[in-house]
Parts: sequence; C-alpha cells; structure tokens
Amino acid sequence: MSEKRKTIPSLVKDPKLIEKRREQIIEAAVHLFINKGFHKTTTREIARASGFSIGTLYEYIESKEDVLYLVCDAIHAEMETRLREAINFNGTGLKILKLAIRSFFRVMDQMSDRVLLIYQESKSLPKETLRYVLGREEEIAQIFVEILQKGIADGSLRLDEKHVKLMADNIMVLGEMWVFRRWALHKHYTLEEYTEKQITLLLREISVSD
Amino acid sequence: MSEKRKTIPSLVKDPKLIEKRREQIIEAAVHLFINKGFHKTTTREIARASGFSIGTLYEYIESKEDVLYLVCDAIHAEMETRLREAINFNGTGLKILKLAIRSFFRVMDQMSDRVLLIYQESKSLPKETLRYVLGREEEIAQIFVEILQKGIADGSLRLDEKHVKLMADNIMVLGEMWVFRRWALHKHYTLEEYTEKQITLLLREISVSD
Amino acid sequence: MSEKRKTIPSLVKDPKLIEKRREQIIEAAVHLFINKGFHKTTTREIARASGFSIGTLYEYIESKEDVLYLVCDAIHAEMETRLREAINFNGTGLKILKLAIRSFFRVMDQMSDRVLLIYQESKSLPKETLRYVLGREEEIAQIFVEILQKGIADGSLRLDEKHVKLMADNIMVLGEMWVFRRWALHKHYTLEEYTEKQITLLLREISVSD
Amino acid sequence: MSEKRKTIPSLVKDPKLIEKRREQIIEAAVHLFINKGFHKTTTREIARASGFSIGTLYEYIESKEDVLYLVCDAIHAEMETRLREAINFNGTGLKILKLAIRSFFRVMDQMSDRVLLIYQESKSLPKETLRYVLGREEEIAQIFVEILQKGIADGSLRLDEKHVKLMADNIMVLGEMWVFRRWALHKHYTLEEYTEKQITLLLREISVSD
DNA sequence: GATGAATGAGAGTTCATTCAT
DNA sequence: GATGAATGAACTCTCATTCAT
Repeated sequence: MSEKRKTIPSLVKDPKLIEKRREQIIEAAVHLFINKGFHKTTTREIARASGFSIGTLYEYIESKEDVLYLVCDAIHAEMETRLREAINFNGTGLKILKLAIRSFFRVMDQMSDRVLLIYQESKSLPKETLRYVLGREEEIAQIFVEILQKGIADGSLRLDEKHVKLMADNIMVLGEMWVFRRWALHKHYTLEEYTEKQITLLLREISVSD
Repeated sequence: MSEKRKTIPSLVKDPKLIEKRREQIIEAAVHLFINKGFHKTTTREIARASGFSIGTLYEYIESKEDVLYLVCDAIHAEMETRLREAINFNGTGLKILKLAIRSFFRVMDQMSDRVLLIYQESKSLPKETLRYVLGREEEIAQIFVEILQKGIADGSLRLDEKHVKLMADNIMVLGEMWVFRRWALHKHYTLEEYTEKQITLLLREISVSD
Repeated sequence: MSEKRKTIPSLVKDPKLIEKRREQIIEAAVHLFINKGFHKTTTREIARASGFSIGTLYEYIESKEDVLYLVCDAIHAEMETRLREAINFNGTGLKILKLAIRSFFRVMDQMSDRVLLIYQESKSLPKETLRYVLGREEEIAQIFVEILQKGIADGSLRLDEKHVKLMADNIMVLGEMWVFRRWALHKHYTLEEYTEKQITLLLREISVSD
Repeated sequence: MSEKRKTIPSLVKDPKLIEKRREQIIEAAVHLFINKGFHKTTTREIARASGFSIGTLYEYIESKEDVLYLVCDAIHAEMETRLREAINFNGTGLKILKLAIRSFFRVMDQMSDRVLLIYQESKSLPKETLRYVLGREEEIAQIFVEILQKGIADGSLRLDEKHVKLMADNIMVLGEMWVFRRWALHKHYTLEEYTEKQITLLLREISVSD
C-alpha cells in the first residue's frame, strides 16, 4: 500500500556514521528551511550549519533534494512517534478518539514550523519521492481510521463505514488548520479552546454518548 | 483592518496599457507557475509566454516577486468574484449558508490548480506582501462570517457569537481540503457527495432546523 | 554520406551577431586549448579571452563542449579552404597530385598546433558530434581521392581503383606525421625536404612518368 | 639520448609489493582510461577497480598523473616486448624488415585500444614526463632503424643513410594509421591486405629484390 | 601497510536584472 | 514603449588529495 522508503546512497560506508551525520544534516536543514525556505537555502549553508564542509555534505547525500527528503521524512517520523506515544489504546473508541485528537492537535501545535515546512516545500521533491512523502501523511490518517473503526465496533461511535476515511481526513485537516491559520486563530483561541471546540463539532455527529 | 493593496510601480504611463499588459503577464505566469512552480519558472519564460520581450516585462514589474504577487492577487480576486456571483443573499442565513458552502466548494474544485499555487508559492512573497495576500483570504472568510451572523440574527442558526469566526474558518478549510487531499478524496467521493457530507457535519451542530 | 553539421542553439537572435561572437569565441578558445588543453581551460577563461562575460558566453553556446565543436569545425573549415585555394585543378592528375600533396603538407605545417588540437581533444566531444567531426576529415581525404581518380582516368597515374582510398589515406597520414612527429622530424628535415622525399616514396609506385 | 625513466616515490618500502600493487593499478586504469578517458576517470574508480582503497592507492603513487604515466609506460613496454618477441633477427635485412613490419602492424592491431589511449591522453602528462614517454616511442622506431641499417649493410636494401630515420618513421606511422583510421580502413581491408599493400608501397623504393 | 572520512578549491552553468538602442 | 544583448553573482556539485586511526 504505502510506497517504499527511499534509500539515499552514501559514499561513506559506516552506517552508524551515516546516521549520525544525516541527523546533523536534518537538524541543520530543518531550521534553515523554516527560516529561509528550501530554495533560498544553499547547500553550503546546510553544510556549514551541519558542522562540516560542503564536500562532506555530499558524502552523505547525492543532491540538495535528498536533504529535503531527509527533512520531510524525519518530520513525519517525529509526528507519528509523538502521536503514537501520546495515545493510550485502552478504553472505548470514543475515549481513544478524543485523546488522539487532543494529542494530534498538540503535536501540530508543537511542530507547527515543521508541519508548515512540509506543506510548503515538499512540492520541490522529485515526483517519485513526493509520492512517498504524501504516503506518510496517509499513514497518520490511518491511525484515526483505526480508532474510528474500533469505536464503531465497540458501539461508542456511530458512523457509516463509508465515511470513516473522510472523518479521519477532517480530523487531520482541522489539526493542520491550527497551523496554517494560526495567525488568525491564535487571536481568538488558545490551543485548548480550539481543540475542545473542534472535538465538539466533530463528535456531535458521530458519538453515541459523551 | 485589511492590509492595503500593493501598488507596483511601472515605467509605463498609460494605465490602460499597464492593465492590459499585466493581464497578459498574469495569464502567462499562472500556467507556468502551476506547471513548473515559481522558482523553476524564469522571467524569460514569463516574458515569452506573455507575448513580449524580457525588457518589456520589466517595464511593467520591478521584480519576479511582483509577478507572483500579481498572480496571487488575481487568483484571490477571481475566487471572491466567483463566490459572490454564486451566492444569492435572499432567504434565511441557513439557506444562504448552504448555498455559499456549495458554491465555495465548487469554486475550490474549479480553481484547484490555482488554489494550490497560492498555498505552495505565496511563501516566496516578501513578508509585507505576503501579509496582504493572506489578508485577502480573510476577506473571503469574512463572507461566511457575515452569513453566519445573519443566520444567528434571523434565528435560523444557533451559534455562539464567539465561535462564528471558527466556523467560518472550518468551512474554508474543509473546502480547501478538497483541493489539498484530492488525490485521496477523489477516490471515494464526487464533489457533490463530499459537499453534502461536510455540510451535514458542519450544520448538525448549529442549524436550528434543516 | 557525411553527417549533417550540428547547429548550436543560441539565446541571441541576430545571426550576424551570433557569427561575430562565435568567431571571437573560436579565436580565444583555439589558443587556450592549444596552450592548456580543453579540460584545463575554464569557461571563464574562454569568456574573458573572448572579450565578454561568462554570462554572455552562454548566450552563444549551450555547453563547454559546444566550444570544442566550434573550434574543431573551424579548424577543419580552414584546412579545407586553404587546401582548396592552393590547388590548381589544371593539368594531369599526376601534376595536380604533387601540387596537392605539397599544399597539404604546407597547410599541416602552418596549422600544426590546430591539427594537434583536433587529434588530442576531439575525443572529448559527445559521440554524435565526434562522428561529424571525423567526417570532415574524410571530406579532405576525398579531395585526394578525386585527384587520384583523375590521374587514373587521364593515364598519368597507374593505380588499382581498389587502392585509391588507401593511397589518399596514406597521403593524409604522412602529412599529419609532419605534425605529430615534428619533435623528431624537424631535427633532420626542412618541410621541403620532407615533402619531396615523401612524394618520391608515394609516387614511385604509382606515377607513370614524372 | 633517451630520457631517464621516471621513478615514482612510494610510501611503501617493500619493492615487491610496490610492483605488485602498481600492476594492479595499471591493469585497472588501462581499462578505465580506454572506456572513459583519463579526465573522466576518478581516482576513486581507479582505487576500487584496483581492489583497494583510495588511501592505499596514494601509498603507491603521488598523483593521478602518475597513474597515467604508469599506464603509458606499461603500454610501451608491452608494445616493445611483443614486437621484439615476434622478430627473428636472422636473415637479410630485407627479410627481417618485412617480418618486423608485419609484426608491428599486428601488434598495433591487437593493442589498438591502448595505442589510441597513449595518443589521446599522454598530452595530460607533465611536460617532463611526456618527453620521456615520447622517447619510448623513439626506441621502437629505433628497432626499425637498426633493421634498415642491417639491410643496407648486407646489401638487401638500397637506401640513403640520410633517409633511414624517415623510413622508420613512415613504417611507424603507417602502422599507427591502422589504429587511428580503423573506422575507415576496416571497411575496405583486412589487416593482412592492409599490411601487404603498405609493405609493397614502402619497399618498392628501397628493396633491392623481393 | 591499509583505510576511508574529510576537505575545499574550483568547475560548469543559470538567470534576474539592466540599459543602450 | 519595446527590445534583447550583456552582465556577474550565485548556485549545485565534483574530485584529487590528505591524514588520523
């Protein structure tokens, strides 16, 4: 179902070192891309901010686009990790769902710079790679799909199976909205207010009892 | 409230001619930006596609970013025009709201390339300009705010005044979602199905009767 | 029979100007390539020696290899022109042949730097282009083929038709030898001595009378 | 007369090992240079194809140019060895000469890739080194000089002493021509036909009887 | 003696912008 | 008002060479 993860060739042999250096690259590039955008960040800046020379940078990647891929993938990985860590899968689907939404919105809030980065820059990835990165997004949506299905199964949620995916997408989008429209929303709401309000809206329709 | 529209200086005196040429520029650039992205489109390409020389292009703009601004502004203008044309402000707030949502979703669908363009490229605008462009987005949200307020006033909608802006934003976001997630959504829904489903979700909470 | 001449695209429209600038490029590049070799000459050096900026250079070529092609082609053109100008096609084949050999050897001598350049650098051309350039060499050999055939026809040369091409190649190669082995040959011979000696050798076999 | 062979310093002490490793380097580099050319072959590729690391490569050479020198020298050595092995120095000068020419042309044919390599890449050698490599060429020409002189001495060849060197050069050049113009010559001749034809041409003038 | 990660000068190429015509 | 040739800073990427381990 999901595209296979891209493996970026490296001229360096030691896998431990590759991982370490790529973490440095990601750490450096995330901040640069957030502040200047992908196109306005130069490979030299990435190298310098990573703590090594331009030559060394290219020992660990093949092209600037590879850095963007590494960054996007790392962000998604962190999003998913944080989300999964925050969710406790005990209790009714409804209960889990509420927890998951709160967690997701919180993760969006904490990672808003990086979420924005993905949305604004991932289009610069090569087509093939872009598909994979978009696929990671779907994996996160899938978490909500599963929770919703659990809720349907245990009777705590009433929702046509047909609309499960849409509901999952709605949750995702309303979470991302907190990021995209923060300049407007932060004026009126705290994260908590926003979260509770959206939960009310989203669940009114589908929760059997709350 | 809203930022003042930016005036791009031109070396040319005749305002009629300026408008005509800028329309040519916008027409050409929209397609180029959609297909290649802002950064990968060259000013030479814009000039050629506009039907004149690079020198002439720079008689009507001061920088490449100006073209992006013209394009974003034109897209917003078209969005707003289409939306306003489609809405009939007669009837209860609830009725108008449904019509407006349907219209907005349809406009999003029809203009999806251009909507995407704004979301992906507007970040390349100079800060000041970006603020103005984001402001245009608010103007559209404002349409929904007004409709919601009318509905509250005439009793067809039950919604805390405090949440009006959020509801308007939700509508916008769910409309934009049809664009951003089209690769996922189009598999499961037609625009009409999607629209009705989301209307149900959005209004369940707030409509007094439907 | 011969490959079609390559047309290098230019960003500049005026054909007169293209020709003029390319002449400048060729003039500059020939000397640089002779002195430093193709690989050790930078595009910046070519631009500077041509009298304009690197940006301007790239208005008239698409790649550094294009410069090499221009240079090789110009050298061949000059070789052929000089040779054809020097040959008088009146008289018996034998007489014309002797004149042609002397002319060819003289041209080789005068252009020895450039002949060397072609032999040492043309391999860096893209395959397709290389084929064309090698073809030009054949066109020159063809001059000798025609003279030989004229001599056979008028009875002044006795040579199996089958060996005409080989004889033409031999003439070419012995002319080029004056270039490739000049470090050895110049110690022992003047150009004139060398020429007469080789003519004797080459014609002993085939001339009916001299 | 001939330049002294260049001695490449090595960080390694053991002469046996140096020789072994350099043979590996030559073997690897010859093929790489033939296929990609000297400039497009990287030292990393040479090391890998040699079977060891880049660091080890530089234990046995001081620069990439050293590899080119090793390669050119090895090719010349092989040429000379093969030629000397094939020649039987018994008989009249004329007889030996014919044998030598046939052998030389055959060696040229068998080693054509490598002969071409020397002609196209040796110019990239440092001036000093180049002189030595070109000198090796002379040593081979010297073989023919000696044979010619033997033929003059024993009366089987009639040739002005003054022209001996030229005749030797002619032989060399016509042999190399089989390599340089193979794309043209192979269409018309087998190696044997070519050889016999050229022998006829070359000897007509000088052989007392054949 | 062998390794391979690190280096950085320097390469070819692009393209937004200018300005003389 | 229109043109398009000229500019050169800035870009991504390469690769011969070094040296600590």
